[in-house]
Parts: sequence; C-alpha cells; structure tokens
Amino acid sequence: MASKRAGTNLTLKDMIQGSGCTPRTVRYYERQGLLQASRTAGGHRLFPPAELDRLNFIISLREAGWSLDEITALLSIRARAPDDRDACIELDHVVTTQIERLEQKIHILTKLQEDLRGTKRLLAVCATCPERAEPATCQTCERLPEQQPSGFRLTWLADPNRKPAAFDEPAADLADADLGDSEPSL
Amino acid sequence: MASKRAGTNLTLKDMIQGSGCTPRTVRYYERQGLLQASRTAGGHRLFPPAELDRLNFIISLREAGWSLDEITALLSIRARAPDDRDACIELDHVVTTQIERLEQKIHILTKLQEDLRGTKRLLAVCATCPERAEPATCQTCERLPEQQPSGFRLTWLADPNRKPAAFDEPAADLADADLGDSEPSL
DNA sequence: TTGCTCCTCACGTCACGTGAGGTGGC
DNA sequence: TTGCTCCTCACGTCACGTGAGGTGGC
Repeated sequence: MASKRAGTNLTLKDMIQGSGCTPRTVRYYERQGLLQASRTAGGHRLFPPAELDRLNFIISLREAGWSLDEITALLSIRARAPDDRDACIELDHVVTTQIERLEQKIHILTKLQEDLRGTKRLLAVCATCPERAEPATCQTCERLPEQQPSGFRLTWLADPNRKPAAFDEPAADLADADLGDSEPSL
Repeated sequence: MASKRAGTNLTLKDMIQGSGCTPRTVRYYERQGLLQASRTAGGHRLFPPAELDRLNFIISLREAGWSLDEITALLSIRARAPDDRDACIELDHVVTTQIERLEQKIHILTKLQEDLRGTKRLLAVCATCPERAEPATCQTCERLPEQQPSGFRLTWLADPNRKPAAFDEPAADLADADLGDSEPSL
C-alpha cells in the first residue's frame, strides 16, 4: 500500500527506450488492454518487466501487418480456449498461417529491394549522362538496357507532363508530343 | 471526342485484378492524384496501361511502410527538380535510404518468422502433453527447453489471469498464487 | 526549487471501409 | 432487358499524432 516505488517495474520512459516506439503508442496500447500497468500515487504508469517483451512482440506483429484486434486475439487464445488441446490446435493454426503470410511479405519486400538496387545502378549511368536529356528521350537512350526495374521506369522515365489520360492513345505518342507546355505538375 | 471505348485502356476491374487491391483503394489513389484516369461518357474510369505498373509499385512501397505523401514525393522528384543532375542525386539518396530501411524491415520480419517457427515446434511438444497442465506449471515443464521463443512465452506461458500489475512483485510470484479466482479476462 | 517528464482531455489525421441510393455497359 | 459493375456522397474506423493546460518526482 505504501511501497509503490518503481522498483523492478518499468516506467513509460523505460518502455520507450526498450522498444523504440512513442509514448502515445504505449499509452494507447495500455488503454486498449494490450499492455497492463499499475500506477504510482501520482498516476504515473509502472509496467512489469514482462510487458516490455510483450510490447516488442506486438510491435513486430504490427510491422508484419497485423491489426491490434488480431494481436489481442492471438495473445488471449489460451485464456479463451475451452481447454489446452483446443488452444494448442488454434495457436498452431494461427502461427502456421502467419509464417506463410510472412513468407509472402518478405518476398514482396525482397523483390522491391532488388528493384531499387537495380534502379540505383541505372541512376549511376544517368549521373554520367553526356547530354542534358528529357525523360522522353531517355526512354530510347542506348546507354540503358532494354529491361529496366520498375522503380527506374516510374521515377526516371515517366513523363513529367503526365496528363489526366484523357485520350485513348498508346504511351509512345507522348514521347514526341506535348513537350511545349511543360508544367512541373507540382 | 467519340472514340471513348476502353480500347487499350484498363477499367477499374482490370486494375483490381492486376493488383489485388480493392476498388476503393484505386479510386482513393486516383482522387489523391497518385493515379491518373480518363472517363467514359458514363463517368467510368479508364486507366492507361502504365498506371497498373504504377499502382503495383505504390502497393509495394505501402507494404514497405511508406506513406502516400512519401510515395507522391518520390514519383515526382524528377518533375520537381530544377535539373536532372539534382534529380539524379536526390533520387539516389532516397533510393539508398530506402534500401537500408528495407534491410532492417526484412530483418525484423525474418526474426519474427524464426520466432514463430520455434513457437510452432514447441507447440508440437505441448500437443503431446501427458497432463492437462496450467500455463503456470508449464513454465517449469521439463519437456520444454530453457530458452523459448517470445511467441511461445507470450501466447502459451503467459499467465491467463494477468492482473493490472497492481503490485510491485516479480512475475514468479504469480506462478503459485492467485489461482483461486480465475477469470478468463475476456 | 528548477526542469524534465508525466498526466488527461479533446480534436485532428491518414488511409482507407461501409453502406445508401442511383446509373452504366456488354 | 437483366445482372453485374460502376458511380458519388457521406459517415465510420483504426491507430495513432498533436497541441493545451496542468502535475509528478529525482
């Protein structure tokens, strides 16, 4: 009743420093019931050390694209299940599904990373460009390979005068037309 | 003025099928100016084929954690830059930073995946548990290794009677106390 | 005692989702 | 002509962010 020092417990600051997230996020998670905290006499939060593990696990799942509701459900499977056999089966199912979802997500991010590495290589070519070219003329530049990463095509070769696509014409037509009224399109 | 068939252009449906996202997302991106579309006489959207590439690139960047504002900025770097030299330097900088951010994110997701694989292995052990045990007693189970993945600890070993952490006591005390008034904590 | 941190409202925002009610197009 | 898709409001939601104004604690 009197011994309410921080003691072995963690303050909000400890939680921030141990996780890298913002104070607002920690408070929000506590209000949503994802984290549990006691209070000092002055109303400051005190977290048991295990809550930091829990916070970091929650953050990882958020990075992986889980909603807070999904995370809440995962963390309460064993408590909610009628018995441990059911809980074990359900947990295994959720975990298995998530491992596959992660596989896909990692695949997408790895492909994006490769695309950006390729983009960087081609930008290095353009950095030594002998002429001050327009994006439209870059599209036929013989210093560039036939196949280019989409990051390069979309950031470097895209027509800066992208119009509202009002006409039913192939993109090739844009290469030698409309270079007169150039507005950087803000 | 008259030839407003779909022709080489893509309908909303084509965009959905080619990207896997929802119609709402495509409409939202168009309204935000991230995608461009013409309209049929009846008001239906028509997208130039290149917009599908753009959409898929946007989706990848969203998966990687970019905001739509960041994506808009990236896609307009060359159009906004005073000249190509500047644009090239800025693009290279953004791309380089993003490659590193992706490295970190992939690392986090890979670690989570490994953690979940370990969790799955231990759940297989618990699935053949000879006794109907409580989470608290599981914590000292000799069939489990000393070090356990955090996913396993947090979903399987966590005290189902997690209390508001009102006392400044180590978690170990919870293992052999308070098993009387069990409420599944909804 | 000072300064930094913490607190609670309350409103804002980003990226969409969800109906409601009506129209286009093969 | 029927059915499926598309359209635009308009309001809701999720996961926080952003001040405003005040208090705790080493």
